[in-house]
Amino acid sequence: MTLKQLRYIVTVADIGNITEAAKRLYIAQPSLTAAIIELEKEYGITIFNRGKKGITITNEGEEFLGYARQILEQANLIEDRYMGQTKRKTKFCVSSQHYSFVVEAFVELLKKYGGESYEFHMRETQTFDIIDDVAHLRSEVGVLYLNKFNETVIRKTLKDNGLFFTPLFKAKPHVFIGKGSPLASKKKLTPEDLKPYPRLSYEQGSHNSFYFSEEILSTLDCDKDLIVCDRATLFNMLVGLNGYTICSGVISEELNGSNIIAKPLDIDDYMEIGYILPISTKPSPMTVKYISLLEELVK
Amino acid sequence: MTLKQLRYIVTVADIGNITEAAKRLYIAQPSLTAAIIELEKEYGITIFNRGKKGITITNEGEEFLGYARQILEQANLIEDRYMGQTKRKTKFCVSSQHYSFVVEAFVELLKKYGGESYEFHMRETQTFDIIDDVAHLRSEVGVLYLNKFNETVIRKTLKDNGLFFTPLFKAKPHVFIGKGSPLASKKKLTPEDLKPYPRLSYEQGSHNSFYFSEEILSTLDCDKDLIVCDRATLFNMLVGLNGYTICSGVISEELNGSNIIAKPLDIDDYMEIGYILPISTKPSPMTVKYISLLEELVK
DNA sequence: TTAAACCATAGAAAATATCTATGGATATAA
DNA sequence: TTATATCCATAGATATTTTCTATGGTTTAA
Repeated sequence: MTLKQLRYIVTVADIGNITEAAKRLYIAQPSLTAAIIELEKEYGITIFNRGKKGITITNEGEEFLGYARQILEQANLIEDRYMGQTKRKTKFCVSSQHYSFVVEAFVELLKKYGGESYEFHMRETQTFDIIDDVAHLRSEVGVLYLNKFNETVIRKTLKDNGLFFTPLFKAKPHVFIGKGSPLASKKKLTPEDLKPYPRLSYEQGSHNSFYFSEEILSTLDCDKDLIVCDRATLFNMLVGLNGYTICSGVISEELNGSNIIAKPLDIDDYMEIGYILPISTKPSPMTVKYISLLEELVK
Repeated sequence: MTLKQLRYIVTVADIGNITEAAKRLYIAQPSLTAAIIELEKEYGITIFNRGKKGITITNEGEEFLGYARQILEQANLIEDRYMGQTKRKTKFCVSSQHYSFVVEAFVELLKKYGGESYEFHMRETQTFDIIDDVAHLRSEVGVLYLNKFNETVIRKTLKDNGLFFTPLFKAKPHVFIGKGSPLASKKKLTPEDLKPYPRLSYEQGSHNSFYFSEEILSTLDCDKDLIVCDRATLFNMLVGLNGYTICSGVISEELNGSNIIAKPLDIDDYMEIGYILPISTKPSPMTVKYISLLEELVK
């Protein structure tokens, strides 16, 4: 195992294609192929499945890449310390459910500490992918919620993946609706009130368990179900179709505009929103800064 | 920078001699010399001073070695994970002031988790070296005390070295004396009582500031001063010369024998004993186990 | 069916690591 | 003082590793 090999496989994993990665690394494709095969042979594992349309990462490979990223991060500290101002980009990634305060903190972080050269990722994605991203160090930190329904399952998943959850705040469930919705005049909403309207929720891909849902009460029956991936799309539908979605009620007028309003939902449940980190890695300085921005914002 | 180079310099630093390290690494001495020079050139630093009697580590070198050890530790995780039962030895090091409970915990750790192949170091050493060892990752954890006299200085030193202190317990100062000492009959002892007897303290090498003393009240005047390095030696002198030493009063009959007794010292001071860890590194699993053993023992 | 994309293999060339031999400097012992 | 041993650096030869170019097989897309 050499640092070079580790850099190679991480680049290949990021790009998803050996030929392209070789170009990025300024070496010939067969050299890269050979280096990867050598590494795989050394540890008797298969890191990549070679498909005919690029590569895919095996499960073993994901695990190995986790180790690799960690080593490289340490090695980069030396470069940073001794190489003066190299143009190695600051890299920082967050995976999160769709919360505007997470994006807000991300924007703040970028403004304050982005500097001249960076590569920041804001991954608003599916619950399982959040866990997966953080577990494999593709993201430094993840944000998701627990409630009494999903808590056991999520906590077990986190534990299995070597992660831990730190609560940020507890929220009573709210309903997001468009300003012009017939429900907008009510002070509180009950599940009954919502019955006639389309329910919006976020796509959860293949991990389609109710436990991974971004919305509480996902088990409740509902006639009109709309599944989306994008927060803006969701908001458009809230407004255009008089739809609703159930969430934490944390809403920023700045980011969401004034067309969306939150109403308390009259039900005995809670959402505990917090962040997840790997147990075995110290959070980077950037991560620490991001978390303190999150904490500030939710106050 | 390659992992090989890092392994090389760490070995050289440990052994203190390029020729000998080359043997240990199964390479020729000029190869090792060249590898080191190459690395030094790459980052424009001098890691080792070549004396005519082996090498010494420069200040730059110490810092660099800190990074190197950290990277290698991460890299070893891969070996551990994928190489099955290699015979890489479990390595674990503690640096501490002279407390028997620290040794006890160390022994327990070894019994429980030592396994078949290990390299454990128990470094009972001078206060400054404890800080230095942990700061440069030569030791995983250090144990020392704070009191109101040394607290400011020690805390600043810790901070400068990227370390943090976690308290284990607070102890009232005690005097250790031999069972046969004329003072043995008293219930409590005052500084006046001690005046006629030889005071024993631990050598602190070149960092001879009072602040780094292992004993509180080190600034008090005393006619008969005995300075030693070894706990057994110290105990021998307590018994043989009717000497005394001031410490935390935590004493294990099992380890120290019944010839030594502790008497409370009548004075308004305290000792807060705790452990130090680097801020920027996650403690290893072995370190976590050791700390929980310490915590159990001091209960 | 053709072209393009992608990864693997083979053999040559280049770069790197290691070796043996040797020298200079200094401590150690006779 | 002188001989000897220790220790690190240098030089040139050799071995190993990495990378390159060229090419082939397979699949997807047009």
